[in-house]
Amino acid sequence: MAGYNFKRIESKWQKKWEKSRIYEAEFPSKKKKWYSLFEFPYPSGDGLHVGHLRPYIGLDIISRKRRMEGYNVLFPIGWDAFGLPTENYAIKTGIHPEKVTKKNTDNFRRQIKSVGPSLDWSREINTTDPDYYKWTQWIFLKFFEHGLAYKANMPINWCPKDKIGLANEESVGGKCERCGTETIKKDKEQWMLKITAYAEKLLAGLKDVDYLETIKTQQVNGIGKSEGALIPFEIKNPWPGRQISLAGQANIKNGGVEVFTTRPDTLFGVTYVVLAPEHELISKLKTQISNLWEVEKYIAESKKKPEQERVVEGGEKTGVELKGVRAVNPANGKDVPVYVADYVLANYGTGVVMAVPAHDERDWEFARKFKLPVKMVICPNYPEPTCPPLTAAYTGGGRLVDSGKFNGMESEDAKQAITHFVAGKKEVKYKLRDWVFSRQRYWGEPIPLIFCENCASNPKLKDPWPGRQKSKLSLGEEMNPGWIPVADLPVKLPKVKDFRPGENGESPLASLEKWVKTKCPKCGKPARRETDVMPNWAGSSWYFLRYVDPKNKKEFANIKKLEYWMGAALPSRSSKSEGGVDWYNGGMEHVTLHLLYSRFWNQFLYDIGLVPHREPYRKRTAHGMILGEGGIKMSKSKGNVVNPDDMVNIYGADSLRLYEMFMGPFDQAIAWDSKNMEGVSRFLGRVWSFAVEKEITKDSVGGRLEPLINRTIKKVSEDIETMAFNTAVSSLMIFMNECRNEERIPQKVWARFLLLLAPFAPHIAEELWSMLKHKKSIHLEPWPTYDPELIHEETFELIVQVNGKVRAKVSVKRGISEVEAKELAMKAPGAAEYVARGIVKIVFVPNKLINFVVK
RNA sequence: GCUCGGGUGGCGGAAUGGUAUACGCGCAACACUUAAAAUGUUGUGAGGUUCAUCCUCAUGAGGGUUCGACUCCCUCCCCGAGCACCA
Repeated sequence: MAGYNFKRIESKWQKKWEKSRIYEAEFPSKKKKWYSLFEFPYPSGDGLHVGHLRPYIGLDIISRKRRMEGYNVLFPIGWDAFGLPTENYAIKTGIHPEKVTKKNTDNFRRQIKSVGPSLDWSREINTTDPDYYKWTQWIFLKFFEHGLAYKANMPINWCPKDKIGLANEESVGGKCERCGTETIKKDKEQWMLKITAYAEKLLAGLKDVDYLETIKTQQVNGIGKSEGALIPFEIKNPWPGRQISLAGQANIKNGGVEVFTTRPDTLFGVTYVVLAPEHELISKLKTQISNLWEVEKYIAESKKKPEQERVVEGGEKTGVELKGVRAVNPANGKDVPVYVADYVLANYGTGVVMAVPAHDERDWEFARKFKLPVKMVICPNYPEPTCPPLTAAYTGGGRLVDSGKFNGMESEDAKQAITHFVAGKKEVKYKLRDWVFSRQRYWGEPIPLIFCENCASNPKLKDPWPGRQKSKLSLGEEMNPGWIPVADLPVKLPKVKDFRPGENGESPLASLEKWVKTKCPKCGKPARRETDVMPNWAGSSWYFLRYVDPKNKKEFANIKKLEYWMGAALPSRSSKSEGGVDWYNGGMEHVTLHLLYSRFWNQFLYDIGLVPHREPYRKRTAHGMILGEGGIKMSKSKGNVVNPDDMVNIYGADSLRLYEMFMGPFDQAIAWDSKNMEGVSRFLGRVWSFAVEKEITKDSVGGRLEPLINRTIKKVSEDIETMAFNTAVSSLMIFMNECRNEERIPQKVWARFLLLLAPFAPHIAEELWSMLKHKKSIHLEPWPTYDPELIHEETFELIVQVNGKVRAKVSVKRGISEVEAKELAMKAPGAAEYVARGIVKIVFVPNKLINFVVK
């Protein structure tokens, strides 16, 4: 019989599987469903490297096991193909992104197929396909209708040299990626999605899902909820005769500011107040600021600074006092100086901070630099009479001191009491900002809105188009006067000649006057199209929904199919809303944004009754990155990219799969080492030669190998569930090593080994399975089970310890009693002499060890 | 700075509080071969000791809990990832 010819075997079975379509998901089906998902790739021009494949192989193993366990498995793939690299390539070469995308996806598809994953290719999707992005646009309009999309003035990164707007990822460290010029912020009208409206729900939803703890933490941090209070500070009028006119907040009588704080208990410790440079109060107080020129100079400088520099680590705090302006502490009526400093952020809280240097690190630092007083009001070790002098800010809790009638109160209680005392109010703030949904770019989904001057000035004038509620504006139209949804989706991306963004920071689409000029779908008067496109994140925010019904022309997905695959039901049918993708794996780098965005879309669609499940993913795990040899990131420029094509050529797909799983823990970053491919390759070679050289008997009992195969089944089954693929592979190797001594093996044992091997090395397992004269694919056979009674040998090595140190080993029967074990162990050479010293205590662990504690 | 991981042979890494170093790479010796490759067999933490044996020391450092600690607790050092002036 010939040697292990992986090339022949692999191409043979890949063709057969494709033809027999054994990996395609069924619908309808009476079986239990299973939906496993990996993050669909961005098809870059560089092709796949071995790192991309790790999560695919891992989930393929899980999916294959589920299929063998009798589930109806949905394991789909698609392409997240809109994006900047393709667009930039188009700008450079003039080749249309569509062509580039086609070429790249073809290459990716070929590469992925070459490792034989059990993907359902009949459900392949592509975010750049108009049949797909029609629904991305459609969902966007749903957001619009429900008042969750709005236009706002938001800064974009602008390169003054290239005269183009840059995406955040192109403005590296505040510099233009192409020419290195420092970018500046330029205000532009942009579409926003109101994700902040879902902050609380996104937080609450985490309770029902099974994400890795670190992933949950990142979600929580990304949302950044903090509970605190708004406290009013009045601005003292230095010239009592003169009237100061200030647009006051609700609960400030004479004008002033509200501060947001999470520590109202420290209010008596406030020694100054700080405004963000952008704060509007500064211009309103102009006439009172005696050092106005200095203040304005500071503001101008800090505006020039790119955000990165403003937030340098350990950077010296800067600021300027507003001379002539004082703020009044509502707790004690005392007035404190007011500063402007850029360590206060304009877009968080109210843009004003009450500074408590004694109990806040940033304020401490600032106060030290500007020699401002530090007043301690929280004492950590009360009732000790004296509090230790502060050498740093104390940010913990304790009891209040030097705080008037609140002295002695617990800081937690004081939060409420003091807020109430100064007529402040409780307030919750989030770090999460609304999502800037516009890109002034080409290669993205056009935003399907039209601006109509006529409708803007006469909002209720005309009837809407057929099929919509008559005489009532949607929330989106109310909020964004004149913006009218396109009636016929998709809005196809028009062809352009020049893919460069426009001179004034507009999308290349803005240059297509013919396309831009259109008729209002509502009143029929001349109108203009929105020329911005959606960000990369749009298509990936809902792709997991499309997989259940990828070819549907009428809906983004059929509700029956959604209910089946997500394992949940619409509220009208059942109260079961927990469901979603059963297992979603992806990179750690997407754990904040992509996860947040897609959870937001799904929750919104759930709220408006379009999907049955509240949360998109039941379980989320993350794989570790594969680094180049030497432990550095694989990149073209470093020349350390390992191409899977080469590995498949030299060692075969099964070896590559096995090595990627064997190299180390799945969730940890690990350096590639092609040398180590030898090990798994030899293992498969041994499996092959064993199968062809040794006798496979028809015995109906497992014989000597029965305990080992049972242990192996247990280990492999459990390890797959925890993604401990490396130890699963090693236990397969251990089994094979043990077999080497055998001249014949019962088919009963061998078959179970092949079944365990099948998810890892599907081609060789299938070939060897067919050599056992099986007609059906091994991948449709039931997963083997083990008998807990059979996993142990009859005898074991009893470890004999003296004072916790191993002194002897004795081979004894399983289930030996303590008394018997003691007898044998005491006589064991190596232990006897110690035991003679006199036993103080004996510790006996059944079927494992006996420990003599001696003098 | 904060949060979460991690630190074990020459290397990748294993170990429900119970034989540390599984499995693999590499290396060495041997077998097969005219020879090499491939393959197979055996050995392989360090130091000492003996013909076999045995002893001591080793899981980033230092303490602690325990009959027994890579594992649990405290202090500190280093590496990686994420967040980063969010009041």
